[in-house]
Amino acid sequence: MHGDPVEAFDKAFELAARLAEAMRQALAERGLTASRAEVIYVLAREGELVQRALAEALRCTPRHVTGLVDQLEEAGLVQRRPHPRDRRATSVALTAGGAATARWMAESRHTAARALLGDVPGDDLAAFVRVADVLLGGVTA
Amino acid sequence: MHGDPVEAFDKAFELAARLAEAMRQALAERGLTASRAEVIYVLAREGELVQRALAEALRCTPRHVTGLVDQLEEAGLVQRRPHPRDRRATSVALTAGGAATARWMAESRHTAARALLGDVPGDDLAAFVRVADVLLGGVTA
DNA sequence: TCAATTTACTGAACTGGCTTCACTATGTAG
DNA sequence: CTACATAGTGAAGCCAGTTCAGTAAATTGA
Repeated sequence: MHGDPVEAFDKAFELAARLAEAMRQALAERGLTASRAEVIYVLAREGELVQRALAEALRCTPRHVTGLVDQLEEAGLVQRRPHPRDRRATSVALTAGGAATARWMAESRHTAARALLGDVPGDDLAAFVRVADVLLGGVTA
Repeated sequence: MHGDPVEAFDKAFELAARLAEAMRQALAERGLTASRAEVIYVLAREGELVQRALAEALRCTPRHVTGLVDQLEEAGLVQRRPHPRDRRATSVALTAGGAATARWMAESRHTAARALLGDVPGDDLAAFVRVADVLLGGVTA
């Protein structure tokens, strides 16, 4: 039960790399990338959005959103519609397929979480979350 | 003390994204990228290596290693030398500057770990590591 | 009402990480 | 000596993402 800060810190980085890779693979099987998936995630959470708002939510350039929406529209997951009031703006919404993909993502998350962590004692999970929060708080600063 | 698997899982992903970004920034200040830093890390750990071995350690193509070593050599952090026995091979070693960079990386890791996690109870750290290990084990499969 | 300014999107061009493919030079086995 | 495998690299290209310039529409303000 030693609990060395450096060991925990290193473990967090190793975890980061592996989780990113695992997610990348899982998404790739559905033809998604992390960025494209994030667009779907945001649209599912926030509802229909104008591209500019999407750029802010994704913390990327408006130009890049154009490209992402191009790709997702091509894949039939989102749909561009003229904004009712502002004719400059383009509103982006999930299609039925996009909504289904969003549900798949949410479900995979739950399934994976239970499969991987279902047998872990609740106290350990709570401690994990506490430490993760400390790291998250410190890293932002 | 609830300890919800899904919450912990989500937290792990959030942590992954934030840690990657934080590391990217820290490395960028020294003109490094994650890949270039990994070359230095591997060379510091394993000692002088042939490019082919480097490619295996980094899990990337030999061609990419050529590029990475080009950049690091340009920056004066590593040095190419002909392999003593195999005239096809090129051996890569850290320069003094590269070794100093490796020490800086190790030290930063320790410093950050203690700054961020120094006040966290040892039991929580141990639990964190346990959960991280469960995730690492499950993700590989 | 009209000119000046701002805002939303997109084309063109570019950077950076990374890959594949083709090629050269060298080593190794029969 | 031939046949084959291996180490590195040039050329070309893919993908994520950016900047810059341009167009069209909205907003401001005299």
